[in-house]
Amino acid sequence: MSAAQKHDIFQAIADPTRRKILKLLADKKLPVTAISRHFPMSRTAVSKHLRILSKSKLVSVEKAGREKLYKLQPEALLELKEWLSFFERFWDNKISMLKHFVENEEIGKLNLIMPQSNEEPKDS
Amino acid sequence: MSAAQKHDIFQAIADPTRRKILKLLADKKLPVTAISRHFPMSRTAVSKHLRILSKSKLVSVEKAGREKLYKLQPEALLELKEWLSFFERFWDNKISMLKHFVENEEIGKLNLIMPQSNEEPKDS
DNA sequence: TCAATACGAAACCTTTTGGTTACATATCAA
DNA sequence: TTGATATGTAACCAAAAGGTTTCGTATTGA
Repeated sequence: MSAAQKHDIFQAIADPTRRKILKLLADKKLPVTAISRHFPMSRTAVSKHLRILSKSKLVSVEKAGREKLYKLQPEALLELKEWLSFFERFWDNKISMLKHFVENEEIGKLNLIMPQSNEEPKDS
Repeated sequence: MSAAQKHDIFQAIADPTRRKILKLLADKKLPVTAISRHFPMSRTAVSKHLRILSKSKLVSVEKAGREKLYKLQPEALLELKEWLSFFERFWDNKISMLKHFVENEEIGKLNLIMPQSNEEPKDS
């Protein structure tokens, strides 16, 4: 990974352990030790995964005495949602395709055939 | 990566080169050589990326003479969309949260307060 | 006060990843 | 037929990823 793309959300969710951690944190805030009980690896390893999730803003930390509570920050997943939305027009339907072009001001790329149009469409 | 999770879509889209390839293929089918012109790496390297995308069903191949046309298979992204939908209820609104619980038959987990209810809600 | 608990950092190791070059094969086109 | 084009495979390599153990430091609470 290059320096520019460190803390990349796509890279962060690539690991199955990290995805499972995110699901665990969906229910409630948890300290590292509690999280690591769900995995066949050391607490230190889980701690490293949490650091990666923190860097990509997928979780936040909150100190509570000697514990550190990790909390899901689902807003970070919006980047993923937006990336996905680019491709949605390819599997959804014409409405969502139109939505895509409107939202991205790419109407010009559409070969629109309006009822009142006098233009000859190139292609049907 | 373990054998069980080879060809994982999350791993496939983790690499920025592969994500860019997917965007390129959104417009049209392309042969390897044409794709590799967009990247500062060898054709062979791009070919390897395409093999990974193929394994996770994100692209398909179609032989055309001596060329091999790579084509986007956006349906494979549905797995990602579904994974994301699990978290949507955390950032959207109450409607989408309700939608989530209904779709997953988890109504019982909700602390519903209906107008006609005689039950004392635990928490407001 | 002081042992137990919670945690992160450092050093280290092995496997995977992402790239390279060299080579073999298939198809095209003159 | 034969040189040019399109591609994949193999062998190789450096760096990154994901794990371990060891150690230091805060905080708790008896």
